[in-house]
Amino acid sequence: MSKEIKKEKILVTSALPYANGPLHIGHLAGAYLPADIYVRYQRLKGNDVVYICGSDEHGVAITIRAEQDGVQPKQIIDRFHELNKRSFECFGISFDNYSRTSLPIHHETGQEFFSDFYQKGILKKKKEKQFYDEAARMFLPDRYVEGTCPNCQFPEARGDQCEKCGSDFNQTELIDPKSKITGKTPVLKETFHWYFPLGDFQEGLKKYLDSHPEWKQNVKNYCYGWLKQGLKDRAITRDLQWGVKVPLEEARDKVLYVWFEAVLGYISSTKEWAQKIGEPDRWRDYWQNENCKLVHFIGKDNITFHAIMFPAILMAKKGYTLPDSVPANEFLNIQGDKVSTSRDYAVWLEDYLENFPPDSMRYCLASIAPETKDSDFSWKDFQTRNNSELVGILGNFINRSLTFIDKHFDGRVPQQKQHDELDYWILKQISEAPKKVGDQLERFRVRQALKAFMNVARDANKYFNDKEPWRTVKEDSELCGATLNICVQVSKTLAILMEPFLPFSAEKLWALLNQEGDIHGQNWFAAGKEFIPAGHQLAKPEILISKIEDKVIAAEVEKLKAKSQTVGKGEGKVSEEKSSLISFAQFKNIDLRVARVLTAERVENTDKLLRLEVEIGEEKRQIIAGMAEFLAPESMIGKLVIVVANLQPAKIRGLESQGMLLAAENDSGELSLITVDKEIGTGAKIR
RNA sequence: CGCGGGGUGGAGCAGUCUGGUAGCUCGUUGGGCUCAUAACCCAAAGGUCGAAGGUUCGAAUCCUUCCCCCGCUACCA
Repeated sequence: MSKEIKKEKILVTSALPYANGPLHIGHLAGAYLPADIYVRYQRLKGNDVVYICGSDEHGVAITIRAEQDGVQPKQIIDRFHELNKRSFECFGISFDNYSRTSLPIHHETGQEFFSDFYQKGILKKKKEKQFYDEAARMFLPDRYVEGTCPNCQFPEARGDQCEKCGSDFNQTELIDPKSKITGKTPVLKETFHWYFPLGDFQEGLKKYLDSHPEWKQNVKNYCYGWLKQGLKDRAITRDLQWGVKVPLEEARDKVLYVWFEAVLGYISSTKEWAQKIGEPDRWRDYWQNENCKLVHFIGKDNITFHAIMFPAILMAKKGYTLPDSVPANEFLNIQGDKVSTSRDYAVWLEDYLENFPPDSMRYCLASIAPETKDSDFSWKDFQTRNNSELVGILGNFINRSLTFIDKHFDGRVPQQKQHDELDYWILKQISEAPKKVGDQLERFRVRQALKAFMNVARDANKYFNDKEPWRTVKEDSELCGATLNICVQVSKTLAILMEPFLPFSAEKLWALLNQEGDIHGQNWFAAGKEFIPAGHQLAKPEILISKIEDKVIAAEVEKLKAKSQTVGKGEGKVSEEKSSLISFAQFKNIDLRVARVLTAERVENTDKLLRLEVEIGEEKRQIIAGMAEFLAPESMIGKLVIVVANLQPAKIRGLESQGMLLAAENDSGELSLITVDKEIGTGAKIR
């Protein structure tokens, strides 16, 4: 029944999330949501698209986490694989297969690539000395050795480079090396590894990159930067137990390095998918087919692996499709600060889902997707986007249309009649919309696409307003009916166009329109063109998307604030111990002064904040302090207190705080002001 | 130092590749409407597009120089 348009074959992947922790909205915004939107759009277009992902379950970080938790690595990966898989499902990320790299099929694939390279003589075997932690009985990756920089004597240099002076060196050059795992001094032990000669592919990669001028600027910049420096041999094996075993007798205790093996997970996940659908060779249709478009959605930290190393691996293997595009996104910050998993400063998917619907976050993240630069998520912005855009513009149009028909036309789609100018205008808008939105999506511009989509809803509201059906219903019910008929057609168009962005709301709207079949299986290009006939019975109207209350948002903001303040507390065991001692120099950096409180008052609409004016010697300053719960402002006036005088000023509730007042706090949060035991004069130094 | 990113009305951002009336959301002000989730529509105020030069009939956009901010440290995409 459908005119067979030429189907495109597309294989889409999203970066394999590392199964040593939960997922946060930054992951979603970068690699998963844009990919899912793209994939859903391609499906509606009728293209043959397969969307592949899975858990990355190897690597040292997982074994270390397992040790910390006192469990087996398997328990860690099982836990996070299940958790993350479920989070993705709840957010509507529509993978065709979500695999895991611990499966036999993946180990086989990894070994196959290694063996192939080994037999072709591509790999170079190199002997080297590496640090070995005898207590942990393992070789130490660069990141897990620390010592004094041979160049600048900085005491906390990492195994491969010093962050203080920026110099690169070999981990064996470190002075007084220590294992970050046990804290013990490691010994040097000889070992050997196989290296993949990236340099041999320099020319091929250059040509490959040159053939993709359409790639995003940030991706090209990174890659050409790498090529300019010259590609070096890179080890593809490691001395570890956890991972894909190197398939050679002489390498019993070695595994494939994750960077090499994890990207192959895309291939093994596709193989698994093919098996599941009962056509075990189907994966070749995508991976070994020149006419298949391979698209990798990733975060910017992953660019070199996907745009340099993976293509090189595929070139070496021969017979595989090279990535056609690598849309890499930048990072998402949270309320102005970088995401920090160690500090638990993030919005975790599982937490979010307890309080809010997935589509609200999908909408928000799609509209602030970090496509060209890092972007910032804030709860306030999330609320505004949900309430004034999603609800106010989109939801409201649907609602006002459907309730109007319910009230005045018994929920049946009214008759159409001769169109007037406004009718033609809005019909033109909806018929052009699929192409407008689609053109942006083809170029991976999710924010633009979303905007184009929302413009339809904006136009729809304008149409409704200008046609004034609430007036014509009394004067000319035929005309009124014609207006609402068009509103229904607009709603249907919106349902299809919103599916990639807001799949859950699309489903709901499809049901409200009482349409047959699955919204996810509709035809993109029918949107705005195939209409619901007059007389069709609609379902009872319901609110499509709900508003989000201030209270809920305030609670989330508080949660984050608490976390950003507990730097070093909680999880960061390792770093905490080390940072518990400060040097005298560090102490001297803090300028503590005696000050007199001149005025003190509560800051309006806050529970804890006091606004104080203090005198420090000649100077007067405003300080905002969070002590109102335990200290009455009037009791403080005239007192001598201790302030940190050289603290960076900060805005708190719009008021600048030029310092910090010291107070003692016990476990229950009770406060007591610190003061001096005699009149010593304000501005006096504390030392 | 080097590499990368950024500097656009009160806030947050788009537009820069492919020069041609500076746009969006929020906020502010005024008006309209009352079907709708106090939602919707219209209008106004508000910008030397970091600075200076250059190319051009024409530059936010291309070129040069300079200034400022951020990242390149963290088991974070």
